[in-house]
Amino acid sequence: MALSVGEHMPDSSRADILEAAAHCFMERGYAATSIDDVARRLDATKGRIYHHYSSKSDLFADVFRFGMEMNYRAIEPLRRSGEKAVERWRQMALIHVVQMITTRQFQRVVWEGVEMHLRGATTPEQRTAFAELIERRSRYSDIFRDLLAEARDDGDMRFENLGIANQLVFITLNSPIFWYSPRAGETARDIEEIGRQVVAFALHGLGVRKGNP
Amino acid sequence: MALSVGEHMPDSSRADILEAAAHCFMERGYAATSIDDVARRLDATKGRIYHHYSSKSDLFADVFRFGMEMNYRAIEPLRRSGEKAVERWRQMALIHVVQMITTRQFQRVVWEGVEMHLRGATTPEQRTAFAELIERRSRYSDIFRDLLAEARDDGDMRFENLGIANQLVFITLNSPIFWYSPRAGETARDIEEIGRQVVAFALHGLGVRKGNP
DNA sequence: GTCTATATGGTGATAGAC
DNA sequence: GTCTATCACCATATAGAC
Repeated sequence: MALSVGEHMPDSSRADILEAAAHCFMERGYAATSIDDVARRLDATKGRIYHHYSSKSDLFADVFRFGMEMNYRAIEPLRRSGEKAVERWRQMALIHVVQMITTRQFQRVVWEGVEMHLRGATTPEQRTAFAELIERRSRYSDIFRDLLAEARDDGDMRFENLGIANQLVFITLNSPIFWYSPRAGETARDIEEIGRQVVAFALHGLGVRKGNP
Repeated sequence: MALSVGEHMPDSSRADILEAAAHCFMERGYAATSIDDVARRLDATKGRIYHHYSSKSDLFADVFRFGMEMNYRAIEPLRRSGEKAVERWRQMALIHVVQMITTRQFQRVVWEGVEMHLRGATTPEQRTAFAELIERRSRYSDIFRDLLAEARDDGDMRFENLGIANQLVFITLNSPIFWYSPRAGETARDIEEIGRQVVAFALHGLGVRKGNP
């Protein structure tokens, strides 16, 4: 998928690098991906990459950031839709799942970035550099968690521990980055249909009867 | 957790290496873990490891295998319990979740091994060496999937696509390897309580009303 | 069975031409 | 802005002492 260049987007010369890096990181993971791998995918040499990024870690962080910002932008219009919490959650969850599928390369990197942080598999410098990203990611997750709490207060959801419930549904919503694989001729409608099933499962898990209005 | 040595277990000298390797692979991932890291954790040098394993990849595969065999052994007693499919699934799922928590190091490696395979992040030699493990892992997942199908036929579960449903619940059941972190003084009862909540979420997702008999 | 070298190759990062 | 060297380092794997 090509990145369109617009507001809040990286300049076009960086966009190609981001796209190639995301793809490589998705395929091999951070540690196993070399800068030469990314350069090869660009039909270039690493001189090009090091002109724009000071280190492999810096490049990874920028892919991480870009992937996460796409998610924020995607759900933003829905945040104040005036509907009840359970319904806002449903709409945002669907958008989120579709994002996971359509921007898979980037979302894998977001996942790996969070994982590296949680496991402490980061150098002290990375820990500092990632701190802001992790914080922002955490606030993204909070948006969903707060809606769960509100929906439970409304009597529209039933679950025991809020933290565990949010972990479970968040993993569920993210899971297509692991098991989804694109098929030839697949349409946006097909992807939305997958998203609907994922969200339906999560909603039922949260004790919501009618998951598919 | 120390490995007890018994039937079908690796000899004790390998058991220490397996344990150390699992821990390192869990913390840093396969690519970022060096043989020296594992040796350091053993208060030894890599000579000791290379005496027992011919390569890093070979060591990883053995951790993978051991982790998976623990899972098979754990659910084995429940497979022919005579109960209805939905109930057998519930019991096996609970054991599985508890396994994910109590043998986290190994289960992370199983996960990463599967992931590496799916993403094609393997050398041709690894692909051959992993093939048998991946196949066995796949059959393990099939045990759960077949029970889902049976339970749906019994009218005890409701979901749309069997493949998607199984992916979603399997990810749910595995998810503690990512978000669980041990607390001081935590008992087996506490862990089972977490497992119960995870299984309850999954059962609700599968359209089962009364998830906690 | 485990240790201490050491050979060998790859990777992150830099310098300087163009 | 991108390329072609090139350096310094680290990691896998081996050889041979003990």
